[in-house]
Amino acid sequence: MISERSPPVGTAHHGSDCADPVIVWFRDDLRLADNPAFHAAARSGRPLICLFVYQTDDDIRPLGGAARWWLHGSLLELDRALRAECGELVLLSGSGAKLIPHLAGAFRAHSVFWNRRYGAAERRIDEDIKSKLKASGIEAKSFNGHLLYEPWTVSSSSNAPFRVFSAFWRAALATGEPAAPLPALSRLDFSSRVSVSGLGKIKLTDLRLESATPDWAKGLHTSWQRGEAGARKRLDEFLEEGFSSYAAARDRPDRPATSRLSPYLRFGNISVRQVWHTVAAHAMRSGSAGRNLEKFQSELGWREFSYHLLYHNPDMGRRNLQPRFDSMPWRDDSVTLKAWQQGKTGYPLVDAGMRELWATGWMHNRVRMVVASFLIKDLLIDWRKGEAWFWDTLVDADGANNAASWQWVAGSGADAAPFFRIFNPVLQGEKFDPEGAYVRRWVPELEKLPNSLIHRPWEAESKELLGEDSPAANYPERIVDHRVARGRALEALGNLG
DNA sequence: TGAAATGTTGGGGCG
DNA sequence: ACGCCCCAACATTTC
Repeated sequence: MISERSPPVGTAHHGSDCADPVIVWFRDDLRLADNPAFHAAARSGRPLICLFVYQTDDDIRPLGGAARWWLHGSLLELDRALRAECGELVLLSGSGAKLIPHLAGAFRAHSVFWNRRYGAAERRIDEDIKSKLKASGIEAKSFNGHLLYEPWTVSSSSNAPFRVFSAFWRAALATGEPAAPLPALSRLDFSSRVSVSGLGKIKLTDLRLESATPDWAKGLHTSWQRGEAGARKRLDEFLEEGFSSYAAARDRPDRPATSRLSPYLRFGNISVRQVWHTVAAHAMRSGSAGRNLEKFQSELGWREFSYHLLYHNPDMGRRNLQPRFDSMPWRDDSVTLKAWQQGKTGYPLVDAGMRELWATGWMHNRVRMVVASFLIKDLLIDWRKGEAWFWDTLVDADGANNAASWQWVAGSGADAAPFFRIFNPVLQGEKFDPEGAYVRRWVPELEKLPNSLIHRPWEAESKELLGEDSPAANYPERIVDHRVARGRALEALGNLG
């Protein structure tokens, strides 16, 4: 894992235990390659202690079910990778603000290293820990392991944070090419002080991260290989089958053109710098640079932009970036909300997307925009309700991208779609899933409908539904008429002033 | 990183 | 030959 050439040497170096260890506190960076905190610790010459705390600090938003499932696999794989090098991952649960300083003392650590987070609560906690550690004479260092460009390194000429993507991305790129991934480590030295007892160490299964998702764990398992090795594999597959048509086909949910790397990036199973440079090198080799590369890089740019926005708007997940949306007359309608969540709206593309989400913990980007537009504009339901559902069901949900994307669709965000841009789920289906393959995969009761009706089943004659016993007869009626709903949304939005 | 409504143009049928 | 209408195709404006 670390180096295929050098044999594991961890146990051989326990003699160095006279030296105080460096703690590597893993968080959203569950990998060993190109991990700046881990790398610096390994290079420090001191023995390592690798630590993960399942954080239950009050003001940290609890992970959703799908994310907990992903975390479980990522921790399992990280521990395996460390054990292959004769180390291990020390696991605890509780308040990071209390546990980290306590453990650093108990292990008589020389230093604690970690990679930075950008959410408001996380930053506050990390700063608090850093000052506590320093006060007790323990070195505390943080690194950038999550972004190409950290939020404070990109600003406009007037020194203000950006609110428009294209300007942000131009300025970010102008600061220079993203740093290259770190070189592989050749020898690791682990501290034996991890065997100290009475510190509240737990087993992974004690966290019950997977059992929280009994209903959909099976579908998740068949869709994903979690962890660092799975990330490399997914990236290789993308380069093999998706990248060469990326610019043209990335909007097609019926094609394997997208990278599907989002959950790996969310949990740091792979670093964005590794992705950036691996894809760029592949593009150069295959001579297919140009549009595909630029488009893919700009999608990574949207991820950067989301973190930029979150950093400068800490309450972005709860509060409209444009305050005029505060007076939006959202409908409090649990019936249509539930129909949306369950993929029973009567609009095939919307239902296919919501069912893909439930089955796999992931949804194609184009379809995310369509289902979000449908919830916000056709159903006139608060985007926060959609954000919360995605938070619980997406394996890639994070506080930056999820909130920024929902506000983008709602029109309440930065550089957002104008409020009158309302997706027509039928036209979107006919444009981006023209043969209906995506709909047929996730809404099998419509399987037999001809292409001409697959996105508008209500226009089918009874013979095309193949009688009342046919599965298509059980497909739900539309819960709203898009034409009417569109008018309602435009009126509500027009009254915002 | 829309969709719908409205406007314009031009060819063809027809009286 | 001419005006008139229809309508598709495309362009522009509006939501």
